[in-house]
Amino acid sequence: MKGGCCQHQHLPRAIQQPLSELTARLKEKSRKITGPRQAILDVLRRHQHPVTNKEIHAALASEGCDLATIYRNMHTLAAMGMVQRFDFGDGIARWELIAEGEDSHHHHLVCTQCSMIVEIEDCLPEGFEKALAARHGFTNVTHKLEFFGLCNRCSRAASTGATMTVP
Amino acid sequence: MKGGCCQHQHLPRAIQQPLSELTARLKEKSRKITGPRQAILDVLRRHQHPVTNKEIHAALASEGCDLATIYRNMHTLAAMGMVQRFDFGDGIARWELIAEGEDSHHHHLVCTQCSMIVEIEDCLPEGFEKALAARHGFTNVTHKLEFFGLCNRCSRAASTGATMTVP
DNA sequence: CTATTTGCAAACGATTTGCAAAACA
DNA sequence: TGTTTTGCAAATCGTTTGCAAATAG
Repeated sequence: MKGGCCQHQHLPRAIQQPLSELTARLKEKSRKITGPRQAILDVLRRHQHPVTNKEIHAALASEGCDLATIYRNMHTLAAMGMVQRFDFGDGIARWELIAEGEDSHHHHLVCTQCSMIVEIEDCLPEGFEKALAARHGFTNVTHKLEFFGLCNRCSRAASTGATMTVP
Repeated sequence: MKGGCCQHQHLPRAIQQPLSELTARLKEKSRKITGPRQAILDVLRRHQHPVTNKEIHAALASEGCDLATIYRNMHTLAAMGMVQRFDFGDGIARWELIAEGEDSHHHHLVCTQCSMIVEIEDCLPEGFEKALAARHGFTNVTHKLEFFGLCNRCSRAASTGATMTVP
């Protein structure tokens, strides 16, 4: 269980890389530094939680670009290893910037009521995947792990029956 | 790590409940026993791995019913706690029958090449969720966990460069 | 100048929904 | 018979794609 020791609440995994460093990574892979590309990276840079393509699109006010351009760029960035995709089971892709070199592996705790997201450092015990791989003859085993529950505010609201929407 | 001790390869978590027992559960909740409903349950009963709506639809040969009917019934059955939904990150819902009363909690190991699926009994360490919930002030915490990798056959094919599709 | 990238519009695939007819209880 | 469920068709929603014009290097 990596990093499971400390008590960091809502650890702001804010990847505060300067935009210049991000565009430099594009150059390295001989990818063009375009307006939409920079704008997208800038939006990601300012979000410490996974964002959807639509959210990125909405966040691009003046620098606005086509939704298709965002979809295409997220693919490109993912292939370059600059962003990571997360799935919360609602069929909508969510993205987070990956810090250069850093071990970006982590998970989330999502409130099923208000969609509040907490970044989680804890993970499976050391060697878990290797043992699983060995036991079933698999190689290159990875995993997707996300937690769901009711956040403090929402569970309180639910118990007091405050703003319940129950029929 | 529950059940992580034994060496059951491909444990056939075949939920061999008689169809009559399944329809009985429908009755209990005062839901009508219709043709499509029985056919769907029968298909699920014979599959020990999660199946998609389309697969269920295809498996319904003569008893065939509309795809919309399957979607609606899966919702109903999920609400009744008779089936569980799994997401492998490809935006397609997959379903498995839940045995009456039994602790049906489990995960999967999916081959990213040939889509072969292995049911996994192993899970997070005891108390993991509770600790996480407590640490972040959440309640009712659950999780989604799926593993991905290359199965024996596919990883061997990959290393020998047999039927590679790499450009 | 040339390969890459973008905008636009149309295509796609999974899923949902409105509605009248059909079927269970 | 009255309510639930179904089939059919159309609508939605996230995502992908073809193509010609715009653009970075």
